[in-house]
Amino acid sequence: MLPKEVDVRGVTSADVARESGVSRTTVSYVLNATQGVHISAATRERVRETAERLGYAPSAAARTLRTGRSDLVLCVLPDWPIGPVVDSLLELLAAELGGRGLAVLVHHGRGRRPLAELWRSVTPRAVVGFTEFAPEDERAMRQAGIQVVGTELETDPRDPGAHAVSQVRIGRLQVAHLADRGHRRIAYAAPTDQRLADFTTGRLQGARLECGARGLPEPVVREVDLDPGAAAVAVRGWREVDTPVTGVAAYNDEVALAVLAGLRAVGLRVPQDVGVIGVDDVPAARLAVPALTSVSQGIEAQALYLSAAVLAAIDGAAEPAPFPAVLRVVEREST
Amino acid sequence: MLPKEVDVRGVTSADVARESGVSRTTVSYVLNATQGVHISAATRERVRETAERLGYAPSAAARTLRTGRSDLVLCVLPDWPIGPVVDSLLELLAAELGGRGLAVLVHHGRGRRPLAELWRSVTPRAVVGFTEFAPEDERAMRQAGIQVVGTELETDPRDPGAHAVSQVRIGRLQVAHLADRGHRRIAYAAPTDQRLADFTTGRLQGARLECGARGLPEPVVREVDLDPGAAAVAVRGWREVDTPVTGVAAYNDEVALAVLAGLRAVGLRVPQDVGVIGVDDVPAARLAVPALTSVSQGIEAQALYLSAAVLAAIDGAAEPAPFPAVLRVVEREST
DNA sequence: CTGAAAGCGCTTACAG
DNA sequence: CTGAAAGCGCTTACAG
Repeated sequence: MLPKEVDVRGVTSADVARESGVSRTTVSYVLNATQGVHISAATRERVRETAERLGYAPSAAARTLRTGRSDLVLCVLPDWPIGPVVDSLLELLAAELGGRGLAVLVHHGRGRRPLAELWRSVTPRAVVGFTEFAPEDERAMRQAGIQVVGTELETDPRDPGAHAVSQVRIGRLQVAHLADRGHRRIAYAAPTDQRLADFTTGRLQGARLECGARGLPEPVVREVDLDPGAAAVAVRGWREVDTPVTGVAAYNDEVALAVLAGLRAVGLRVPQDVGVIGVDDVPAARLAVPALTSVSQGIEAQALYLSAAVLAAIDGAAEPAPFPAVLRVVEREST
Repeated sequence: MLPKEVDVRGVTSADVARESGVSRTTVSYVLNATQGVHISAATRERVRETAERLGYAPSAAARTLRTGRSDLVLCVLPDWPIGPVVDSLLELLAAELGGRGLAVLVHHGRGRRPLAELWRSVTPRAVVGFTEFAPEDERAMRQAGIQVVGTELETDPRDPGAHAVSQVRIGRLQVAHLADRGHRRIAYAAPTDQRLADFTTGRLQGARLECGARGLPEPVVREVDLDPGAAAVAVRGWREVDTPVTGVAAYNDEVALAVLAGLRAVGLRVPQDVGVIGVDDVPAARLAVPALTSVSQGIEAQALYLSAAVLAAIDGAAEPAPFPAVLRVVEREST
């Protein structure tokens, strides 16, 4: 009946029970600190000691099969390139939830396989979606008792700025900063990487909103490849018009670096001729020529908020209140 | 006997069996395409169709419990900051293994919890270690039937250059490039981030080896913070000596960017006064002032090699032969 | 306060 | 060619 292959399974709760002279029931009660059951301190101690000595670790598979729930939190990422911001977010999230006994599993590259297959085969306790799920996927997961949590990284066009971190607010903040420095004709430097479309949409919308709120003309949008030559073309497009652009809001610091390279190639001075602001405040921003002004995303607060949301969902508690704004303009020499 | 909580479990193989008028055995045989068992084409078709129609997805927990094996591949990362290189590696690995029905689970931030607890509770099919495991951990995993695969990212001081990608070779390549351009006094710019110590050790050793092989003095090592001021201090240290440094091998492109900023602050020209070479060939390298020469890691080949190694380990096949060298110097203006 | 027993969903040796 | 049955390791309602 047993599989033929040699697979040495580990120590089981039966081993612990036998060794400490109690039943598996008692072992389970003690090790899970089950409420409403009183076990004598001596037994409790003996079981704990035995489990420790034997190096007992419960089988997640058996526990999951039995309870219908695991201690896995599945983070579903689209095929975004993971920059330092998302990386930090995941690392902090894993640390926070790890402290509560939850293991974070990151699934990278959504869309390749059907989502249903993924969560059905992992049986996670909660699923964290970094972009919106299809309504039928979300319904199916909830029906299966899986908590579904959004990262609030997605765009909400109807309610910009409502989330702790909204892409829309990032775009607004960039334009506000440029406008405060007197720029009236503003450009938006979008990334060419289509995988970033979700972010771009929100940030660009924010830039548009802020321009509108301040009575400025619509931002002039151009995709800027991460290459000095390509960036120079974009820069010329922005400048060789009746009212030349003087302020550029870039999708992120990488794109902003490309814009700086393009401006240099064209012979324009920063910030005298054109001001540039990025997003993310990566280390390279501080090292750029000139040092790049950027929007810092305060990712620690986001990670905290997200883990609180996951824990609340699991405990059946109400969603935590969004944290106060964490976005911040780090001003350097480029604006 | 059932858990009280409402948890709607999904469709089981019993449902499929009942619905298609066969036993669970047959369902299992058909859906797993079990070898050595012949099922009539009609039955086979009927079972498949029913499973599809019902949206059946097998319970990973039950299968794992039964077979003692899962379809999970656990990647254990130390608490490295994930740069674009490791990110690409993981993404490509997940894509490759996903095609074989294996799900890649990334555990970020090793060392926080005991490793044994992690793999015992996940029951992975294979564990990919991005740094060497403690011998007792590795032995325990192997004994439990888990395949253990190394990423070859680690340093092997006894056999530098043996791996498809060795950190040692990266360092050698950097120094070789600088020496080929006439630099005799070479510096190594190490990162301040201690989480990168594993890589730094190997790369620095490679730099030392190559200096030795070419009869050059030992490289002068300094940690360089990602800040223009801090970098300027390092640069002065390299220059204000009897035989000033003229070539700098930087740990990676970020550090190289800092070195460039430091050189600029001190008023030295690149590459006329000092040549600089980085590692990773990130987009920012091409955008730097001057454009940065860098070592490209050819990460696709590494990912391919790694996934082949994982599959070979699982299939009990021999480890694949290491791929030919994938490191490549991308020469730009900084050398 | 503690134990015997059921059952989560699957795979597979064995019997027909 | 197909099915009945055992058992992976756990949790928990129930009986003592």
